[in-house]
Amino acid sequence: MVRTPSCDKNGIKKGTWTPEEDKKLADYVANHGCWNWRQLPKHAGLSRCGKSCRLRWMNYLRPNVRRGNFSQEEDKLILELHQSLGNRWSTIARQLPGRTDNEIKNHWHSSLKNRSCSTNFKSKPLGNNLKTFSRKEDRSDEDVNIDSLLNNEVHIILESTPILTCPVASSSTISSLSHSDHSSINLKGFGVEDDACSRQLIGENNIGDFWTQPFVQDFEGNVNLSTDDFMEPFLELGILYPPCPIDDEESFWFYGMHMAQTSEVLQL
DNA sequence: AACTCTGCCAACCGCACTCTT
DNA sequence: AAAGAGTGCGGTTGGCAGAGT
Repeated sequence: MVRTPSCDKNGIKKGTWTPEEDKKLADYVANHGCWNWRQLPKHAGLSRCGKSCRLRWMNYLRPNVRRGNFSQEEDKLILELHQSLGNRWSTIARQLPGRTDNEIKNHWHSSLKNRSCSTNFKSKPLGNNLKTFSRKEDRSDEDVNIDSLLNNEVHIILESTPILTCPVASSSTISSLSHSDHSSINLKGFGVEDDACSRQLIGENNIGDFWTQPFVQDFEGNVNLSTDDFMEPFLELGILYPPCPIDDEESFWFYGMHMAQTSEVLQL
């Protein structure tokens, strides 16, 4: 399962990540963000290549990465998406919150592939708006087609599945970070996919079901609206992005992330 | 108990794409 | 427009763990 640590001729370490390395990486990203993967290991005091650091972060250390068994719902979704999209693991992974492309790919090869071939599983026809993608195709075009797929054929029910709280398996490095570490996280450099970082910032106790919890469970104890309560009047008007009720910059950022997530859930 | 086989999964590798200069 | 750097993605590998013999 793990590779024996080794170094190449340049002294770059390969193989299994140790808990110490995990902590260094997690601490560094928490404090400085991932502004440049190639430079990061040098500044973080790691004898790893940037690529390795990125992979480790994305697949393992990143907050909100779900680990453990795939649910039947997830299996079904993967099978359906794979039948439509092929081996586009990163695209498939975007439809399974908390799952990484690597994990889905491994799961496919280890168990779903056989099931796909040997069972009578068959997805419904997907309509004419779907096409076989190639890597070169325009992303926005792709997104439109995936939206069509999800809206028309696949009923994502993953919102109901529990979101594990930052289950860093081997070293609990993230969860061991102090509150001050969290509060000093520099968000610069995090992409949309790293919105999980924001969840962690909001507070460990609230993360578990952040997506299904009331919106803004109190940044400062002032706002406590449920998603339904808050969104309903806007949804009636067809507005998915109502104005932010809080006007400080940080809250606005969280708000943006939450709205993006909320609208995603609502549209599925 | 010892050995072999197999499944699983973390991590590596190389290519393609995007962005910057 | 071209070149180089940085990043993303998918295929593949290495090796541990557990099951089977």
